[in-house]
Amino acid sequence: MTQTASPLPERGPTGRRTAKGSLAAKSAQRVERPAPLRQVVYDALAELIINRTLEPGQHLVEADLAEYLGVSRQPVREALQRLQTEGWVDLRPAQGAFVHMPTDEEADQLLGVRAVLETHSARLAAGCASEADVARLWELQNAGLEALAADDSEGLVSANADLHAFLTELTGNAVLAELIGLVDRRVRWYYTPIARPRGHDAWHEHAELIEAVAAHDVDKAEKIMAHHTERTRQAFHERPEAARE
Amino acid sequence: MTQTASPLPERGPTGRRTAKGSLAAKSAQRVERPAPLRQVVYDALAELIINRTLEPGQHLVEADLAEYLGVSRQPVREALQRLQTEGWVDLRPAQGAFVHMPTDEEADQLLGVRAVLETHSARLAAGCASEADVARLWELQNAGLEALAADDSEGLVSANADLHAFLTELTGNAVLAELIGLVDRRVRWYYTPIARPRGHDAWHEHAELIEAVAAHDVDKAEKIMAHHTERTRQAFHERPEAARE
DNA sequence: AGTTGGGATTTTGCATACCAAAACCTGTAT
DNA sequence: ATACAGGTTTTGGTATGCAAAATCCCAACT
Repeated sequence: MTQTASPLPERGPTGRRTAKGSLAAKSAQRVERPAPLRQVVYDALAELIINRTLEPGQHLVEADLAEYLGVSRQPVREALQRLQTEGWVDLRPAQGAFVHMPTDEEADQLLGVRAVLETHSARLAAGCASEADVARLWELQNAGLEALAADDSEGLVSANADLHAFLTELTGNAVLAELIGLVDRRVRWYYTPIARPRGHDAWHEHAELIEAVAAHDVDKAEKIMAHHTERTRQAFHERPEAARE
Repeated sequence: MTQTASPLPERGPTGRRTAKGSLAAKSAQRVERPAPLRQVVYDALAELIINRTLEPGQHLVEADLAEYLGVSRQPVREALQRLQTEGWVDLRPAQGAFVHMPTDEEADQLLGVRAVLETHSARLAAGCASEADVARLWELQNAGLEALAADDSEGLVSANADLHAFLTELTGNAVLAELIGLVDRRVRWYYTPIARPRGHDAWHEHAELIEAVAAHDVDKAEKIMAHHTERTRQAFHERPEAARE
């Protein structure tokens, strides 16, 4: 494992490596790119898993997925790799991919981590939110209330996700935002089936939170979010008899 | 994107899917498995990146890596995919993989997230550490002190990692442990070049932390870890003129 | 009945070959 | 210098082949 001296093949004089070429670091990709196929496959599979078309525990056969999606095995494999690192499927060596089976214990652990990250996120956001940001938060809050009034379960979940996501962006901490995004998506997968019971309370807590953010009261924002996520966790444990399926 | 009815190809009568087959859920893999090649490649590349054989910004050509490692392009591609999701390389569409270039801002964000996660980890660990666990912590602590006395920089870093890793295992929260593992590894990558200055202080703080854990004083453990990680963060900002390279 | 054992069949994991499109490099003409 | 044109490299994806491993099925045996 300990590699010896021999460096990478230095290739001919027309080599293209320019390790220290100073590139315009800030300008990212502006032009529209036609989305790599593996990304499309990843999105498709994630969607199929989240909406339970692919059931937990199901064996995902590469060839079948490839045929179903009309692509070759390679992009499917790459998508499965990524789905594994993000916890959606389990890749058992020499056996292939299986849709991850959420356990109660794991759900609780995810909710615990989520609580910590979101709580910190709320504190940071409260510390640096502009007036425009607060206005946007109220917009998202209203969208959620409308979904609540219309009993639009799916809209409620996505409105909730949007609000939390925007809050994490406010922190200006991209690493934190990415991590929360990962954890939240999985929490939603576990939690969606029982999201209905909690609703009024949750959105009332959101309102309090936004007020604290608007007032730049970091301690209060942190405390409210801690309560908010902790109650969500309790709601998960006190859920009705929907333990199975 | 909204898929229609047509399910996965149901395949012939010899199909193998048994979604609800009751399997002995608890027994995991016991036998030794010969490590998938993509995993070996992943480890090799991660090591090459961490020890700076592959410099930040360097263009990683699949064919070169494949030749260098003596494998085909396929496992290399899969390894690169995973390296991307974990932040070691950037995969620019149609251009390939480049070793990620750490920025000061990103390092700070990582240290911030790490502080939050480790702090929570310390609290949980203090709440549920057995006497045997505490004894093991002291072992690891002593290993670190020896490395410190011997001025063994590499040993110091790995001893530090071992101690923190064991603490996260104690929490019993696998999700938290995994996340901390990810973040810590990257922090170490950024931080290693300047790890020396801080040393005595850090290991003194470790001792205090272990005492708090042994006494099951969760608040104290949390507080100490918060200080510990925050000081590490400051040490990063107040680092000497090693800002470049 | 219940278990054991031996193929037959699938599926993965990896290698190889091939190709279009995109990006890059370079040299030349402006 | 700038812009253009052409050649080269590299990616991203397809197709194919194949050994090893895992699974399944069915028949023989306690």
